[in-house]
Amino acid sequence: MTGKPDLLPGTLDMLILKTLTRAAMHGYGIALSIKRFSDDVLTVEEGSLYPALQRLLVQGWVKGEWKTTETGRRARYYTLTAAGRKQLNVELSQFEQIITAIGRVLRDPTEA
Amino acid sequence: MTGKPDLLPGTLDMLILKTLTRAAMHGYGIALSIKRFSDDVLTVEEGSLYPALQRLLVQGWVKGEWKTTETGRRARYYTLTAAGRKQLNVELSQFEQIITAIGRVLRDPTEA
DNA sequence: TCTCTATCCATAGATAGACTATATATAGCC
DNA sequence: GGCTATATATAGTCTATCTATGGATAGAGA
Repeated sequence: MTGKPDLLPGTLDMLILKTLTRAAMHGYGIALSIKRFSDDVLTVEEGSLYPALQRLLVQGWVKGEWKTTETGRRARYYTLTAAGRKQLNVELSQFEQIITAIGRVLRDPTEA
Repeated sequence: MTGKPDLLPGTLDMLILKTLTRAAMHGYGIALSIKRFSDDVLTVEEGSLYPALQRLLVQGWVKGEWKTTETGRRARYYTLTAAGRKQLNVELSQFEQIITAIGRVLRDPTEA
């Protein structure tokens, strides 16, 4: 059962960075947020999420702090850095450009 | 220089199938068509194209015939099968669903 | 008390799909 | 004769995703 991916490969970093513009969050919260904002269409698996967060940390696009949640658990809260905000804008515009280009290929010239 | 991919991973099969709804084409022509329709934003590398066409052949979504081009070269012309047309519709609707979902995540609730 | 679900983190290994690089061959132009 | 464009194809690499697994704790319900 090699099911289809739960999201479009190449878009995860962008989704995480965007999510962190709303609020500082821990990993689990980021995954829930993406799932809910997307009406359950996009699911971020743990095996994708934590490696992605490591990448973002290494590249300096987010920073992480260990804190305690409201319910008394330990969790690592991530916040966007200035570089991360910049990177998000780069990825957003690249994404838009590619989606627009795909749209041109998919648009059937026979209609309209 | 590990540059970003020239297209969104996971969309190549869909782009090829869509391109073949316009006309039967050989591989090189498919790559040119996608490049031109996308205003040079999307580039299909040979190392991506030919393996993709093999996959599509194996799955029965396209069939191929060796013919001679107008300029006297040998080339393999691909046409969509009925199953391929069906598959294209499946991929189109999945793609639209995912893009819509990503749009919801990217949309900033503070605006509008 | 016991068990189950939800919350939280993280890594190892498999897989898929794209990439680079290379090989082959020919038509047409300068 | 050499360069570019046309045309196909494979080998090997890389990256990002997936599945599977491991750990730990809070809170609810039986």
